[in-house]
Amino acid sequence: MQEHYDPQGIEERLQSHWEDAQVFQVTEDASRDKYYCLSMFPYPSGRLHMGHVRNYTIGDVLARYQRMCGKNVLQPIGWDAFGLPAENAAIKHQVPPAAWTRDNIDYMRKQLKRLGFAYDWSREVATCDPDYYRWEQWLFTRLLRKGLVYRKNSVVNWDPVDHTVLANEQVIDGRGWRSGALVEQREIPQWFLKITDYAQELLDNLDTLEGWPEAVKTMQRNWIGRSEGLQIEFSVPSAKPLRVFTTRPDTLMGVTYLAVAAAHPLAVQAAQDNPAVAEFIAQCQQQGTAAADLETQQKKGIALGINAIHPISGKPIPVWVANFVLMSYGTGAVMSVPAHDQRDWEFAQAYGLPIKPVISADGSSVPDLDEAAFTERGILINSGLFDGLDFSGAFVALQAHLGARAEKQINYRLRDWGVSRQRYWGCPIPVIYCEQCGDLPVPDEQLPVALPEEVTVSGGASPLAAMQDWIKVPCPQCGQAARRETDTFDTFFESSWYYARFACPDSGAAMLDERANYWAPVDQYVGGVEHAILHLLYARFFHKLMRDEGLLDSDEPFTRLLTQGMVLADCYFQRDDKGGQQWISPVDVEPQRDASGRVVAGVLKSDGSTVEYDGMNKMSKSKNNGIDPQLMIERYGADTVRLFMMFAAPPDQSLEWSDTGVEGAYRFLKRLWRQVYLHVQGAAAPALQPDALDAAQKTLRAKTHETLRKAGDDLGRRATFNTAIAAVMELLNSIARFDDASEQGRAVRQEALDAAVQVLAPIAPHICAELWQALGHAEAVIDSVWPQADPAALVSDTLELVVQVNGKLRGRLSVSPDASKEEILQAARADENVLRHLQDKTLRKEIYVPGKLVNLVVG
RNA sequence: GCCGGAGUGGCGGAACUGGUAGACGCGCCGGAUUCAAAAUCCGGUUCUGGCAACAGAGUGGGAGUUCGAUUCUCCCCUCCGGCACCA
Repeated sequence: MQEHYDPQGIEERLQSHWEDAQVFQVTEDASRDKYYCLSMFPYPSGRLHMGHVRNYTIGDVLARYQRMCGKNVLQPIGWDAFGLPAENAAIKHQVPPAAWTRDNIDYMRKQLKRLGFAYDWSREVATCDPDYYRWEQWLFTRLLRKGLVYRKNSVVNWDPVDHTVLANEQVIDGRGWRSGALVEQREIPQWFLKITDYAQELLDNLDTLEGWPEAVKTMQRNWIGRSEGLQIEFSVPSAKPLRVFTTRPDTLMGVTYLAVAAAHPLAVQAAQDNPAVAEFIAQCQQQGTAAADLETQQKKGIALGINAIHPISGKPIPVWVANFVLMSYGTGAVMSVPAHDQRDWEFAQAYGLPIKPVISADGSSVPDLDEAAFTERGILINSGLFDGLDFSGAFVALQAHLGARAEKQINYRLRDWGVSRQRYWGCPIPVIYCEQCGDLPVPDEQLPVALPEEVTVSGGASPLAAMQDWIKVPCPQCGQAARRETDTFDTFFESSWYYARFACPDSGAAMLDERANYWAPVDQYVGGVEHAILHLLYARFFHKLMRDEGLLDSDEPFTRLLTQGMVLADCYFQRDDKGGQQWISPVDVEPQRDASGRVVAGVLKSDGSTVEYDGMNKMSKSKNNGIDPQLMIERYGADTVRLFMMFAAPPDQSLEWSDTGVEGAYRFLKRLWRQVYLHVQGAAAPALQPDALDAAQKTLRAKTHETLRKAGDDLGRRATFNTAIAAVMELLNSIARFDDASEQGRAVRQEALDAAVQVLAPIAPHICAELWQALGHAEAVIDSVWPQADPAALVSDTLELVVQVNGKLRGRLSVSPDASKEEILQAARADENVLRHLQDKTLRKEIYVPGKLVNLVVG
């Protein structure tokens, strides 16, 4: 064994071995428990960033731990390869998106290998590969035939100069990001998936996801936004009846006006012979799209000059058109109850509309409506025969009374998923348009519809739209000239099912084969919380779609979900001439600390000039505070980087990058190396004889097993790697202080070092593989059996008890484990320091918590 | 505005089921080693008073429950995240 720790040499050697021997390649084995550990696959942007390193290290630790626990572990990786950045790079560097993407994949694959992740590389997939995306095309055509896909007009951002559709993030202050032209709203036909058909199941199944963070489930519940109410019909003389949706039918008798959206047919009809209404509607359409200042937008409206008839009182109710009513939710019309809805109240105040209270907190008192609406539930008043009913009583009674004019309804905020993107670098939507036969799915035998890769991207319209020989195809039904869809799928399409494809990436005959049911669902999914809603909801939706196609037999894709926190770093800047902030990379700055050690400013390493400090922020390009993982790996090795990232914070919290913290992690690995080195320099350790140990030996052995108990729980149940590492650090401190060259001393130390190395192996796999061998083991540490704590080793000869007086710590007691309660209390009362606090006081109560403490209550 | 999550030394964090607050690491201070430095090793490090033993205070603020509260309850403040005219 070498005397000094050489991370680069060790890591290179092990990584080649893992690759050559295919150590992490797995096959299905029904006789063993499987464990499918998945980290969200990366977009091949060019280089790994620290967020990736953190994400993939967390996944790798869990995968390696489970493997040592005896599970058949699958940990795959791939590339979320379609997307807009490739098109942008293509314009900038004059390379086809495909070439740019594949180059990035090649580079980033090397980086992942350099970090030593235990991936089964034989399952690697890239979503831009036709063998991958052909199956989502296939699924789409199946869904089209099933009626789960439809086409309708939808609004997009249109750049009139570049003649292209813009993504929301390409619209800056209402202008196209490249052309600077004012963006227009255009309606074009687009494809939609009926995710709303699954809204209820997607909501209900959240309750079964016990391994998901509550925060993510709440976000999804809010996003689905289920609400239950009545759809009530108001008749309108000389027009179609007006239907409104309300979650508060109990307030029906308080309705003083109705409001409809600008695009509502009734408003459009009224506009025809009312110029003021027509002008108001035109205004709404202009402002309606400038979603940015919705917040500050005032509530405006105008009376249509039409009355509806209240379904119970029969009284006329004026109908208004208002800018706050959404055409896309409910029926595009609402009943307004200003006494019990804050927004209706504000509108009524502004336009002098009547406010009629119909809900009382106690059934008799009238709510005070001078300052705000009374929005709580209560008892009905001023409601004729419904007086005295509560919310649910009124709900039922009204529904019965209204008969056919009211219908119980459940509404969702969730909209159907628009999957069309007017972009080149994506999966072609497999549809053919024929003038005779209509919109047709591409037949199975013609799949995949391959994306032409040799293209020039100019920044204007998609290159596909100009490729006539690609677009022109015979109609699969009548054979006449037809044309292909030139839109591509939203890239969330690819990422919604990749986890399942990893089970059988080479399946050529079907989207998934029987291997998928062996591996699915994913036991542990790890990724950024920024995907809490869209990606995770779409993947859950796809899982159900694939299940209903008979491809899977489970209901949910991800059993446990871990959302890792952000990676932060120090931010420094200097002021330029105009007073703007010039962000300076923390790599180029020497921090300046005040007397207490807090960073207050910095000095630029290159010229010694002062830089201002802006605290810790998420690593980002805009603040120039990203730390390149590559640099850190070259300086310290992958193990140190991995160890630091797992130690600095629990996985789900944000992590502050710290150069000195990384140094600390490196120092720890060197100390571990040194302790093993010193140990193996001596004679080989004999077999451990637990009954023949002296006190110090027993103490170290107890520490070893206490560490195993704690670390196993931390890695398995809790997924708190920081505390597992802290436990091993404590153990190493004990080993370093343990100076005993006797036979049993060496045996105890061997056991302690074995434990330290095994516990650390999932986190710092290279050094631990090397040390495990040095400690004399023939098998690889990854193939060793996870060590269990021996309860017998944890039993101590003496017990440390704490003595409190009135809850304050006053003394310590060392007692034998089989001492009686009376003996212990007596010893507690006799403690010198305790006696002083008992003086002149009456002992009122004695509390004894076995194994923990004694509390003497005096008064 | 609504819905989540969090506030603990100079800093990152620990304390998992109501039972020794501050594990572990960083930083800082002192010492050893060294011609010197780096590296390494040893010791100290919540605050206040005290040579010390020890005492008092202390987990964002205020109340409460309890023998005992970082942990449970109520009110308030601050920060982070999500949603935001959803009827």
